[in-house]
Amino acid sequence: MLYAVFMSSALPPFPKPQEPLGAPPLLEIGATSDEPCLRADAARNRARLLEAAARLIAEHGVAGVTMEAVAAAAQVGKGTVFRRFGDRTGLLMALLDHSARQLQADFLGGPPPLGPDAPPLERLRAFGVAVLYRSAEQLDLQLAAQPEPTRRFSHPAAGSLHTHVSMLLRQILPDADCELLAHTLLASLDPALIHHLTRQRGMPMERLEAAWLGLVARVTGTQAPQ
Amino acid sequence: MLYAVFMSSALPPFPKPQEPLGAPPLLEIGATSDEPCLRADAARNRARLLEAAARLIAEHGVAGVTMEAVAAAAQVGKGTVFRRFGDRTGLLMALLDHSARQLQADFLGGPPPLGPDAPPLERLRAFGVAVLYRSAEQLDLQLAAQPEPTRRFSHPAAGSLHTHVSMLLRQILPDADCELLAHTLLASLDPALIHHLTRQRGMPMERLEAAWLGLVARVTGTQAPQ
DNA sequence: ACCATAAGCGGACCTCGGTCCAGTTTTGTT
DNA sequence: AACAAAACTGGACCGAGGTCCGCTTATGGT
Repeated sequence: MLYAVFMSSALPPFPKPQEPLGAPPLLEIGATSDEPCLRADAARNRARLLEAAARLIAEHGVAGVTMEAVAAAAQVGKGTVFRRFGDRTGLLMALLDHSARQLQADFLGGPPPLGPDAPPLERLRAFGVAVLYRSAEQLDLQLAAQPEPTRRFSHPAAGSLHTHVSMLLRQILPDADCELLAHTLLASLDPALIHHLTRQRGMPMERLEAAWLGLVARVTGTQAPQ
Repeated sequence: MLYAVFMSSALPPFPKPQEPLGAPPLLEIGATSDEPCLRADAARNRARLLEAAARLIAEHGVAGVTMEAVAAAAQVGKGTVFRRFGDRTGLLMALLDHSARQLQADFLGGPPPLGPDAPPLERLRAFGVAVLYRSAEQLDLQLAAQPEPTRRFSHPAAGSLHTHVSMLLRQILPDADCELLAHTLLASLDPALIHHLTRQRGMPMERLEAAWLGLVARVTGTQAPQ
């Protein structure tokens, strides 16, 4: 099946007249309208590129997603791919955008225990579990979409998760350094770590889940559920 | 000044007859002898390569460390660099090897509070602070030496840190999932995170240090010092 | 309809990491 | 001293990401 073939997080026009890496999109969830309103042909090409990339993944795995190959499959010049997505990880991230928005919608406005109608502690627990399983599903893509270390935390999607955890923590632990604590918690949900633990060390997801609940309990000074 | 210009963590001969990524070196600290005992010319070239790489870093920053450039500066063929170090991150890691061994020696056999003569909780606190500042010093190199996500946790040096934290935790919390808890703690010392927090968000190191102590306190259910 | 202009396009080109293998050097054995 | 096997070397070669810039095309005002 295809991934996210619609618009989102548009790149600045090539002569990069914009801020280096601001956080334009992904904050209002219902934003079905493309931010800077791409030209018709550009939007069409964007969709074709994402579709082509998804097809390539399905056929040859993430490793088969070569910028050249994607361009060719979408019958588009290589330059166009880079103009639209910036670089390879940008393209891969765009592929993940759909599920990222879904998750965000769930924890910003969805039903409990993820959404705002549950108590913070419960939301935090549910959040971790959700992220865990979502990452596990798309592990290969998540791994490949990971940018170089200097940008790991700069991406809007990462920022969104951090903001959310940070906020939940602040409600539970008003006196802690929640911003940094949030980084710590999120780090234990890192796709790279999940990959290492499950695929290289053979741990079952249940253990990771239990560890998350245990971690939340320790950090918040509460009892682990059950 | 130069980094580690002596031998360590030798690579398997090119037709890779060995295990994919075992943990041969870095476990006995005093191992001044090269593991598989390189041929004389190979050892000499290895030293020249490390020296050349260090010089390039000093002159042009980590970005200037191109495999070709290193080879040229050491007056050696490019193939030789790859044979010796496997890939770019292998070379960069080798550059960090000296300080890695130093740190390991400190917490395995050095004086308190890092060494085995201090109580575990104190060792854990000191460990984090030491890693924090060591990473901060060599941030650029640490960042550049970070391998792709699928190998971040496979490297022996990372394994060594994890084993140590794991062990300390087991002494403090015999009933917890210390292995995973150790990953969580280590993740908050990740060079990439330090980079983000200090250079992109402008946080002072003192705050990171305090956050580490606070985190250890929460996780172990103890009182933060002072 | 027409036009000016900004936006988009494409593919030649560059760099760099990584591979390969024919030829050379070291080492230890007889 | 001679020799054979093993280890090492170097640079040609390849593929992929990323850049550049002259040309094309959509768009909105008149």
